[in-house]
Amino acid sequence: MVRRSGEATREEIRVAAARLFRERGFARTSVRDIAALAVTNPALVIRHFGTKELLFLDTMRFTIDDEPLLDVPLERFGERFIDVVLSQDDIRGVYLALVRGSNEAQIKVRLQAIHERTFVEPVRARLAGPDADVRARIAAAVVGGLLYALWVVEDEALLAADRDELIARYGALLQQALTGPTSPRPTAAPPR
Amino acid sequence: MVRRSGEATREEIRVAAARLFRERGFARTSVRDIAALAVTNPALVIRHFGTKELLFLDTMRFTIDDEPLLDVPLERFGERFIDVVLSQDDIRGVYLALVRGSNEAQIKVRLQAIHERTFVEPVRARLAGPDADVRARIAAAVVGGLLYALWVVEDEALLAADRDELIARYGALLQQALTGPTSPRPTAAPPR
DNA sequence: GTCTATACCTTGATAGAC
DNA sequence: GTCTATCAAGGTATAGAC
Repeated sequence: MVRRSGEATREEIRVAAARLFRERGFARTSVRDIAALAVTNPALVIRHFGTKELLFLDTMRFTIDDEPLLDVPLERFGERFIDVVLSQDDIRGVYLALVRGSNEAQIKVRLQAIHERTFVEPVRARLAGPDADVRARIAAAVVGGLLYALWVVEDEALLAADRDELIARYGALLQQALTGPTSPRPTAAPPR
Repeated sequence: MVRRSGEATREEIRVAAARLFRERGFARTSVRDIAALAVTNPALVIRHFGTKELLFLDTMRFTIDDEPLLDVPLERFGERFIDVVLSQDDIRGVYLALVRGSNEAQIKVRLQAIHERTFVEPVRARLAGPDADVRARIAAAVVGGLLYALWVVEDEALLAADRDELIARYGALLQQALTGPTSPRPTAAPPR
């Protein structure tokens, strides 16, 4: 077998791990599988990354391209945000692996960090007022709900739904969380 | 050690398994742990239930008490539904274990079934019109988002938030999904 | 400094004695 | 119906070859 530099081997392990973790998740991916795909052996995987969990954390990252969020007016932020989240293909595998792996303490911490940075912060940055933080967190929960329904549960009817209609409907809901009233009856006169 | 009847042993294994799976999840609970807690041995656990996964499926069930949903007027259904879901303590452990275990094919099927029966169906039963199904599924996603944020991610600010305020805010949002308009600007005149 | 061979321990599952 | 012994797979560690 060809001798590679340490860095090259490390990288091949990383690539193999990233692929398998995304496709099969943490639990169903063995260190031996990763080693085989990287054409090396399990011991080396551990030697380079310490533990399977650390390797997982090293490879399961993503950042959304939030540029499309900056130029949109606040009234259309909801729809745009849903559009952005659903458009970035690489999110799905990582998100799924993180959610399903969140039994492990460190993976849960990573999920929290990504939730905060990807879903809470971009929203809160656009809001003001005393309830900006709560609104942003509720909005993040709503966004998480869509990913949960589509990717974790795999609600077949939602997956089959027209993409634009889904974005419009769910975007409107998210918009409500951002800029809508708090009371349940927005069009009625406030009580008393 | 005292000899028990087969049925009694089965039941003790079930109780031990239910507790450990709820507390630690599927991956972090070993058949040996379950056997130890049930004061028996691993072989018997497998003999009685086939595999660890089948034992998991046997014990991880829940049904919500949907009686409080039946007498509430549709305009208040959103808030009431959130209230009910957050009030039933036994949901949390099972829901979490199912989500995190959904890497396993059969566990995912169970999660889908529970999602459908617990979150989609009660909502759809109260709606009419051509978009009743989509609305119900989107509403279920919204509800799932709250459980996800609270229990999977454990958003600390949301967990610390005033329970009634959270129910009011999130309930209003859910209500929007049920009976609100589809367009993003509910208070404005419809375009053209 | 890189890598291979090997072995250790835990875990899910099975076989066979009682 | 119950238990002991055992296996195979998987995560991890280490010794030593190159």
